Amino acid sequence: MQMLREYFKQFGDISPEDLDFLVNHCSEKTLEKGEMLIRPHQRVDSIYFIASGFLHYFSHNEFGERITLKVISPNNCWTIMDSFFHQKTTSDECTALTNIRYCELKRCDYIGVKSRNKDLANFIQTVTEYILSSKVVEENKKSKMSVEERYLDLLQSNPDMIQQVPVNIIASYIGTSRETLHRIRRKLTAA
Amino acid sequence: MQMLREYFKQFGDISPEDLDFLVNHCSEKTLEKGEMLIRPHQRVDSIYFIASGFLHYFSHNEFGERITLKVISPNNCWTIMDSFFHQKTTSDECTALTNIRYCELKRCDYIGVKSRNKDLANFIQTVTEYILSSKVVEENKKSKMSVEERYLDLLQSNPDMIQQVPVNIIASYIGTSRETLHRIRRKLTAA
DNA sequence: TTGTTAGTGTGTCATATGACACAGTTTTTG
DNA sequence: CAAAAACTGTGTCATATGACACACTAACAA
Repeated sequence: MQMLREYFKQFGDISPEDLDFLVNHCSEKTLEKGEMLIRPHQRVDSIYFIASGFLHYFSHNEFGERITLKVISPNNCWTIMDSFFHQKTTSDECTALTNIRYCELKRCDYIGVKSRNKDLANFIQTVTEYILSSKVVEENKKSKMSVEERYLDLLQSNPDMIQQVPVNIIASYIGTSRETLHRIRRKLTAA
Repeated sequence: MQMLREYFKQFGDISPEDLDFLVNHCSEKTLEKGEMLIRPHQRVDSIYFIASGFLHYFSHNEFGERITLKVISPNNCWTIMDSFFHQKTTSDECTALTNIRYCELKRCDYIGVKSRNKDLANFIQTVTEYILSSKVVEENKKSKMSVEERYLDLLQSNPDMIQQVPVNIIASYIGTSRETLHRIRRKLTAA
């Protein structure tokens, strides 16, 4: 829970009372490797903060193949926003690639927090703006890089993920096949 | 300006007074084809709403090649968020691919609007959430589609863009080369 | 412990793609 | 109007990639 406090503090000033109010509406939970956090056709009613472990967020294309949409790393907030904000069901899924510790904030509490007072409403707005902006920064960065550069970047910025997540999922995450990623690795160890 | 009103109304209820207040802080402007909206190393101090025309948002990679980050279509709000929210300079650029009509909301007015009253603050929060969620939906949709599917999708959802924007920019927008896009087109006309 | 499943390393091969090159057309500009 | 610049269509070619196949190892459940 301390981790969640630190996470929120990075977004700017917030009074201790407001921070307590916010954090007290989050509940700590765990997930075993292989368990599903979100199953197909459910409505997503919470925001999740990952304290440790890795999640696999994926969907399926026209012909039923798994498409990796994201690998979610620790110290991040995440949810399927379209489902959460607009109370729609999602056809996507999310499972635990490792054992997970996480915090959950339910929608009703999210709304409660926003309407508690002006400061807290502003704070949530700031967090939302921050997440929006980093999403775009991330996307733009990716589009400037080749597959190999993306791998090197990941290796440097998130070595834990490389070690704990299966190669085929890493591969699809950086936008290539298992085999091509293997070629890249071979080339790198050769050098 | 009517267009901007309609745009805002889609996000939910807003009182006529609040909508007036919001829209009155936006100013109408134009841009000639080829003009720059955002030059490298400037700070972006406004949010833009495109009423007509197409913008080219791009950056450069390690070796100076233009990388298309986005083609911005009419009836959308857009800005370089990282620069706007965090008052940083950007190294990216944005130019007019056609003549443009747009509305501008300066940062000080954005802040003014947010702090005018609770309803308006909530409204802006809703718009932000909406934009965030559609950004992710868009990205996920893209990652499920092949280059050819992306082209077909664009052809269907935004035929104006195909007609008014140069092929090489369309190509980089959907993530391929001018030549490959040409092959796709040839194949489609053959069929 | 043993059988089953998930994950990894690696080779072959057909092919889709990017790079280059150049001609023809349209648009811009002086 | 003439020259330059930007854009488009298209062919050739080397190569990076995905698909498939198979052996080997690790993880796991009965």
